[in-house]
Amino acid sequence: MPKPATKRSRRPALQAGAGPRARNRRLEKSAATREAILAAALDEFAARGFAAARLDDVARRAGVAKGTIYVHFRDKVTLFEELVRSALVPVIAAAESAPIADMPLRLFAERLIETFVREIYGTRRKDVLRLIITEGERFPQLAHIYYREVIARALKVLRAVVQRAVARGEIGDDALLHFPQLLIAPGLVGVIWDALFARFEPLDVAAMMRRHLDLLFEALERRRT
Amino acid sequence: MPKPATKRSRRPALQAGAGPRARNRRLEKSAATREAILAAALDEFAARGFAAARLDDVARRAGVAKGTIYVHFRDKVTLFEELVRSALVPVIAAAESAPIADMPLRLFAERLIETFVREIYGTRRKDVLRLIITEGERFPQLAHIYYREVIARALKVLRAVVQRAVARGEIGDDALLHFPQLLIAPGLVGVIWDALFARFEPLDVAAMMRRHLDLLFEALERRRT
Amino acid sequence: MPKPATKRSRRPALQAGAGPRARNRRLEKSAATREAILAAALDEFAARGFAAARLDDVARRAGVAKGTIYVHFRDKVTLFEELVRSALVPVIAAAESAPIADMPLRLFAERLIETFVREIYGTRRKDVLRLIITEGERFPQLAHIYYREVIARALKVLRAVVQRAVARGEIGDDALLHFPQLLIAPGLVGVIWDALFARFEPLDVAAMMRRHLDLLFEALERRRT
Amino acid sequence: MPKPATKRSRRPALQAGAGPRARNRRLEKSAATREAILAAALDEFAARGFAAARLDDVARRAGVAKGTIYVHFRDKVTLFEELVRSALVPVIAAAESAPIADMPLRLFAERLIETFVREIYGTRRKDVLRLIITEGERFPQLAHIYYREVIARALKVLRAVVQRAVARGEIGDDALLHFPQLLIAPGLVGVIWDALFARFEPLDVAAMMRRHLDLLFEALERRRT
DNA sequence: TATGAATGAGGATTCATTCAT
DNA sequence: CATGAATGAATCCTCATTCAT
Repeated sequence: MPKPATKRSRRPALQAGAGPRARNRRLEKSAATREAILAAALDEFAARGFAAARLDDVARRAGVAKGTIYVHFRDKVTLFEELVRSALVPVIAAAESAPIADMPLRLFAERLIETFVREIYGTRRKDVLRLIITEGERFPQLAHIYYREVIARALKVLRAVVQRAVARGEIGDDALLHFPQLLIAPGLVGVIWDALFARFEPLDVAAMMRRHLDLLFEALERRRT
Repeated sequence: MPKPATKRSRRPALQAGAGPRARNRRLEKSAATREAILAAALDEFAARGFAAARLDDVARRAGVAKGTIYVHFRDKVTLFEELVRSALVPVIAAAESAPIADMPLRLFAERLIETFVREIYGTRRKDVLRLIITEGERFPQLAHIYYREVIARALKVLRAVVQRAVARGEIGDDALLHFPQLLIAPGLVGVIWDALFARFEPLDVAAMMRRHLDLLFEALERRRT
Repeated sequence: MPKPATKRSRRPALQAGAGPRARNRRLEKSAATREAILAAALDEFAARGFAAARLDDVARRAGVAKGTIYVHFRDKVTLFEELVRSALVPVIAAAESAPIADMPLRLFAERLIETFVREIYGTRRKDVLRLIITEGERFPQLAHIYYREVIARALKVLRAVVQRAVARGEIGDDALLHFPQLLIAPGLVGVIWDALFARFEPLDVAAMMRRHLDLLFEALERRRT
Repeated sequence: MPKPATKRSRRPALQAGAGPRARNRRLEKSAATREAILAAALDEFAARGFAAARLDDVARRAGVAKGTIYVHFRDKVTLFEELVRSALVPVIAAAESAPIADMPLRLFAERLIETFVREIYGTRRKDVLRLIITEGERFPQLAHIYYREVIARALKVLRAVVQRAVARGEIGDDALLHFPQLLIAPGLVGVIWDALFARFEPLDVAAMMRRHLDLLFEALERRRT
């Protein structure tokens, strides 16, 4: 029996003659383990921050032994980076596949906010976002990836849409061209508020974002001509 | 836990040796040491985050021995809390002494932003603010204090001013009444941006805040009638 | 707090890799490590006292790394308590299985003293006894356990035997009923003497205990009528 | 003004011209401080043991500053030794001045026990005794002093009295000649019992000692002829 | 792949001791 | 003599990482 390149040998006799079906099941289980670890890691990192999170707790939460983490990830930093990266992939993919919005800016912005609320604010991706905010400074490479893959692209698309909207006379101000961040600012503030002050004073983040959008476009549209 | 840093309670009865002059000098030096430690701690905590900061480095940066930190602060957590608290004191005091702004909302808002840029964004208090954002979740008590002493008060004053402005007919919308956070949202985003993405794409935060204010009031004022 | 030393709770579901044979060997080795640590701890604690003993030395003496101690014991206190407890177990078991002595008091007492000399005074359990004497005050829980599991039981049996001896007319005095401690008092004094003064003046503790027993029963038996 | 040998100079002008009366008062106060420190040290050492006692607590309890301890005692060890030594002095003095007991052994023994109960068991010297028991092993020099100054002398006197009693025919056994420790054994056990088990089961130590003495002499006297 | 005991560098904290005032 | 801030060596304890099974 030729040794496969990956050292998946040294296995008890029980599974020695396992066919492709069995190998497949093994791969699936392995992938599931990886996912379990990532999910557990998100919980722990989000709750304690990168430095204070303990891989021991991650393992316990994932239902695996500590050593198993190292079967799937080189080290703690890699686990963290993979975690953020894996949460980014679908976002990027979605953005990629989204039609390069040939719609009025106002509609585009509304969709953007809706998507933010539904896909990020309302999911565990919110925790990932908060992790980027709180840990990004200590992980320059991560911040870079996040900037390049998400921020920069988003800003680029946004600026294009804004520019076209200006050209079309939809709006009469280029503020969003220079500061597209203004569009999402209330969303970020909402994420932070929830983490720190929600228990003292709740905040309807979605409503705030919508209200903000209303005012913003009131001004932008008024400045036409 | 408020505990004073230096446990100077239950002072022994007789104070032989060392006149009041000398005692004074000692107190001054002690206070200076305390300040040096706080300054060094801000640097280290801001650079590495609470968990990853090493008191050893704080001590070295402050030019004192490791043990000296414990003469002034019970432990790492207390040092961190005192740090934030001491940075808050002047802010609170300033707010306290500020005239309960009997000025047009627009002017008030402009002053607010100016003050934010000058007194926080342009100083080391920016680091404290970032620390609150990044570590606040792990220090609920600190978040509470910050909320109670700064956020809640600021929101209260802001809402009062907004209400009056509405009554006076300065503006025609109560968005800021429900979401006063909208006013400084760009400032917070700016602080975060600087920490994470400034090196990839600089952001003129002050300009962004002003632009945001312009648009905001454009809309608010338009809705008057 | 009883807590098992090895935190083997909530064991992950799948036990792939390593058959039961290997797992067994691992458990054995782990138990051996634990025993080595306990033995080393007894040496160090006995030699220096609890507070002054260094876990570093315990580890070195046990031939393990510092951290290994914490794999088996929560902390220094727990290590100490487990140490005493583990030394107590065989004593309690022995007492448990011993026939509720249906023999003359005199014989019973002689056996008791013999056992004390052979099983405690002549072994490392002597060190444990001394540790209880010297540290018991600082470990109230430990003192309680020791009282409940050893002292109280021993006194109870002793009193029962004495009572029966009085009823049978073997002895004519109930001193041992009120002060059964008198029986082993010389043994305790011997343990202390050895630790403090043996090098200035040796003491034949076994002989002293026997002599004491002789005198005691001389008096007790004389008072029969 | 000639500098005195002891560097008591460097004193504020206030007391510069102080006469002998003032100097006397100063000396008294100094002695009082020393006593206060010793008393506080006894409390702390007795409560926590030598190693775990903190000079900070001693100072606080004595109502002086930490540094003051070092004005009166070279270091922690010295403080401890002085403490035990100072508690020993009156005992030795008393023994010294006591008439070399020309009285019947029985009476002598009764006086001895009475004295033990009154002067040691009933006072803070009990704590000193316990400290010797618990810490003696770690302070060989102290154990030596204690042996030489107290134990050896006491045993010597005791043996002399016993020998004479045998010669006079008061008793018919030389057990106490070889094991004079038997006389005091219940007292030591009582001291230990109180520290460890009194709260679970009180023990009338004085009664136990008396009862023990009764039995002992019952046997010793019976063996006459 | 999975396990978990073992490792040991790293870091927080304590506390006896010093010393300038 | 008295003070108490400052010191830093000493120790406990944590936890990412390794590795034999």
